Amino acid sequence: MISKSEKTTKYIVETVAPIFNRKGYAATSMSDLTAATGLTKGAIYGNFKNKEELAIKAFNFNINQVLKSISTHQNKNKSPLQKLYLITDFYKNYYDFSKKIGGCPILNTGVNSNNQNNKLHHEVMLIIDKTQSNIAKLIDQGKELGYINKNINSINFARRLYSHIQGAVFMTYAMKDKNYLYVAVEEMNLIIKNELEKV
Amino acid sequence: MISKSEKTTKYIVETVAPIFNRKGYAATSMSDLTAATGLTKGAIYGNFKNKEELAIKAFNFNINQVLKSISTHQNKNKSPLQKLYLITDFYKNYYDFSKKIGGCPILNTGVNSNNQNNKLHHEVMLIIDKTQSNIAKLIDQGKELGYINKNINSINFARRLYSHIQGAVFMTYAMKDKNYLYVAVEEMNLIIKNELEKV
DNA sequence: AAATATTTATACCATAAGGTATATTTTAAA
DNA sequence: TTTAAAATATACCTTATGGTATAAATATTT
Repeated sequence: MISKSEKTTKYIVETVAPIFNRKGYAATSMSDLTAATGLTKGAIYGNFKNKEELAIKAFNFNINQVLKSISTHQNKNKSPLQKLYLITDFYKNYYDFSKKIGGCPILNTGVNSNNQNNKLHHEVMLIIDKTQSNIAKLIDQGKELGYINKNINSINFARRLYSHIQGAVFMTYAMKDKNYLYVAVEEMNLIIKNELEKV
Repeated sequence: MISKSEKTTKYIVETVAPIFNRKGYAATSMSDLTAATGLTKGAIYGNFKNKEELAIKAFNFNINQVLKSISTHQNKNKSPLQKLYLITDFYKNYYDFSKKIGGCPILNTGVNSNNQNNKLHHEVMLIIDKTQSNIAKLIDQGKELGYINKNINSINFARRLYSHIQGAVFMTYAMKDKNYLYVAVEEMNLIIKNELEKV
């Protein structure tokens, strides 16, 4: 059975996640968190060791929101190649999607935690690594099934794709203009078609 | 003649600029600034209205460091097309260059100030706009001189190029891996060659 | 329902935050 | 070199910070 504190812990993380994401670790105060949750510091410190532990849990919650959503989107097709297109397709709506969780957690935490909070920054690196590996695996599967050119370097391509997307995410937020994402997605689709797909 | 306070103002801005860049506006405290400058709060508040005014001056100082450096690099060639290649070439060393000033001010301030500090974020948007316009102007000049395909949409191409570069800058910092920049530069060079250059 | 264990609220630390009034020092003008 | 002006340091203000000891309240077990 689920205990009271487990529910509270979950509630705190979910409530607090978009705040940490929007403001960043250092700029988020305990009073931001008590105000948002309606709980007191006693309740929060009863469930988390300190602000940092909560921030890391909040980051991972945000990341899971994104990864789950991508995963669901990808389930629309079984072909590895089509799953790649579904990744770029996912990012067409990424601005509206990520705004609901306080922005892109990879971009925000990646920048904010750099040289500021090593633990958080370490989490960011792990997630980027994992995401790129997953893309590379899709490419590998596509190769084996004969859809994708075997000459392509899977992990290098994954890095290029991810870098390209994150650039568009940044520009979209910085300029409040979704067109950066739209254009990048079309560009990536063309690159997948021209460089990856077997003729 | 240059007054004492003008020198001090300049000294404060230059000393403080990399700190604001590295830590972000909210996470930078007045005591960070007094410690770095060796001056007291009295001295700082005698030269700047408040922390925000100083942060904006510091941001603009950082930006000018970048723009001046790009401009110098571009002076190596007079041809608009070659100047474009010199932009991408500049970004090959951008990690080492920008680390000296506390990171990429556009990336850092663009993310940190988003929904946090409207004045700073406004500055970021102005600089991005200006930079993209300058790239577009180079393309326009290249068209008129007959080096660049007239079918290309200058401003759209400039936006793609800038977005691509900023993505690589983010990834390079997030993963502490300059290869993202190297790969992006090569990719942009190919795109310039294939899409822009007249055959 | 009573006793125990767990969770949350209250009240409090010490320290640091941004900012300011004023005294002191330094610079520039007379 | 004296005097007026400008710049800097000191001391202080209020408010907020992350965190904690303990009391109160709530769940859980018996």
